[in-house]
Amino acid sequence: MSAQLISMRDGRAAAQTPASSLADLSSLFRRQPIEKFEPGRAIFWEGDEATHIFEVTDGMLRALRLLGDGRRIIVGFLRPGDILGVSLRERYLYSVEAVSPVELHRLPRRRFEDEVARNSQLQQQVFSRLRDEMTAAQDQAVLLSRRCADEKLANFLLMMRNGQSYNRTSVVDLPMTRLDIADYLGMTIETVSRTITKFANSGIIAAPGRRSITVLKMEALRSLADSEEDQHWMPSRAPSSRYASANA
Amino acid sequence: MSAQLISMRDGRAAAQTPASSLADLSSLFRRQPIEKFEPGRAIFWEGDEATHIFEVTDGMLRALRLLGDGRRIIVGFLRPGDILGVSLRERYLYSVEAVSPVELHRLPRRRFEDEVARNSQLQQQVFSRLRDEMTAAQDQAVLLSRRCADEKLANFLLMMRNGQSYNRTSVVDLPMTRLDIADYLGMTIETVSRTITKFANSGIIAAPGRRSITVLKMEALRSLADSEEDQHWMPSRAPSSRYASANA
DNA sequence: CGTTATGTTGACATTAATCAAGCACGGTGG
DNA sequence: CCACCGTGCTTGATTAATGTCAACATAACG
Repeated sequence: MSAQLISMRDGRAAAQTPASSLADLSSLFRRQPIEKFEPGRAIFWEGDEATHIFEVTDGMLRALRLLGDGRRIIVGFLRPGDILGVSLRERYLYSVEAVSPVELHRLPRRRFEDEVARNSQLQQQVFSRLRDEMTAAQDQAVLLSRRCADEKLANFLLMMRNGQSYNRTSVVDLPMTRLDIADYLGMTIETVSRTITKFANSGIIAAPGRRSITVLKMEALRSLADSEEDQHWMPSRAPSSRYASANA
Repeated sequence: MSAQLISMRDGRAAAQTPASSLADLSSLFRRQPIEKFEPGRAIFWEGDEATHIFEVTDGMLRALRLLGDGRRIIVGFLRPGDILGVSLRERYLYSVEAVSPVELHRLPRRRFEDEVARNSQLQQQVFSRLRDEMTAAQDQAVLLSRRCADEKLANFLLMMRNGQSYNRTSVVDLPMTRLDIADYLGMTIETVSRTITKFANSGIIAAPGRRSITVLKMEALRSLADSEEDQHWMPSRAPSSRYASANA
C-alpha cells in the first residue's frame, strides 16, 4: 500500500526532528508517562466518552461488549504494539480490561488527531491500523462462523501463536482465562476445556500449566483449523457444490 | 466526529468547483459511467489485486469469503450509498457479488487515493467510512456470538429493516436467498426456514412472498433480539454473576 | 407446461449447552 | 511448613438445540 512508497526513518532516529516530521505513531506516545493496570482493571468502558487513545507497551488486554442479559462477548485481545481507540467515534464501543499486568501510554484524543492531521505519514499509518482492525474484526466473524468447537479452538491457538513475540516457537502463552476464550469463540468454558483435553489426548498439544500449551503436531493442528484461512490462496474459480454462481 | 465540524456543501453544488474542494466522496464517482451487474455476477474476487474502488448506487450485493472445505461465509451485505474497497490492502480480502440487479460506479484505486490525499475533507470521510465498516464487522461478530437461532434471526431482520430506504415501515425486503442469510448468520438454510416459519406462526411476522416479510409485532421481535444491542445504554457498573471484575 | 432452483417440512443423528460434582492450583493464615 | 479456602478448571450425565439427510412443495424460467 502507499505507505510503503514513502521511505520512512525508523522511529528513534526522528526523535529530535520537529514534530511535523515524526516518522511513526509510537513516537507520539513515547513521551507520555507509563500507566500500569493490574489484571482485571478496566482501562475504559463501553459507552464512555472517547477522550483518549492508548498504546499498549506490555501485557495483554481484552476488549469486550456486554449484552442485555448479562452475556459477555470478547471482540478481541490486545498486545504490545497495538493502539487502542483509533476506530472510535464519540464513545468507546467496547470496554477494555487488563488480562495480565499491563503497561500503556495514554494520549488525549484531540492531540492525537491534531498531530495526525498535520502529518501525512502518520495518516497513512492510522489508515493502516484501521485496516488491520477491520481485518481482525472480520477474521473473528469467520472464526465464529465455524461449525465445530475443534475448528474454533484450533484456529484460536494458531492465532495466538502467530501473535506471540517469540514467534516460531510451538509454545503458546494463554494469559486469558477459559472464560475469556469461551466468550471470544462463542462457546462455553466446559466445551473449551473438553476440547483442549481432547487435543491433548490425541497428542496434538501438551498442556502442562493452564496458562500455556505446547503444540506438538503443528500439521495436525493446522488441518483441524481447516487448512485454509491462514495463507492467501488465489480463489478457486470453480466454487464447489451448492454455490452455483453466474460467472462465466 | 470531526468531519461534522466542517461545513459541507452537499454534493451537486460543488460539481463545477476545482477538484481540490469537492465536498464529498460520492462526487468522485459521479462522473464515472454506471456499470450494471445481473444477480449472481461477481464484481471482484477475494485475492484479486485491488485495483478499483466502487460506489453502489442501486441494488444489493453480498461480500463473502470461501473456506477451504467449500463453506461460504458472508461477511456483509451492501446497499446504495456504500463504498466498496476502502478497507482494502494489496488484494481484496473478500469476493463481492450482486444479489439483486446492481448499478455502481468504478474508480481506479490510484486515482481515488490521489484525490483523497489532497483533500482533507475527503480524508475525514474515508476515516468515517472505515469506522463504519469496523462497526459493521464487529456487529456481525456480536451477532454470530448469539446462542440461539431466534436471536440471530430477529437481530438480522431488525438490521435489514434499519437499512431500508423507506425506513419506519414494517415491511422488510430480503433480496438475498435463504442460503445467503444462513451463511451470514452461521447457520443452515433449514434452521433459517424453520425459524421464519416459527416467527410467522407466533404472529410476530407475516411472510407473504419469500423475498419480503412484514413485522407485525415489533416489540416482540425486539425482545427476541435480546433487548440490548440497538440503543447505546450506559454500561452497568455491576456486571452480573460470573464476571467478577477488579474495578471499584 | 415441464424443468430447475429455491424453500419448506419431517425424522433422525450429533453436537454443544446445561446442571452438577469434584479436582488442583494459589494464596492465606495458623 | 502445612491445613484450609476460593477460584478457576476439569469431568460426567443429561437435555435441548441445531445440523443432516431426505422428501416434498412452490415459485421461477424457458
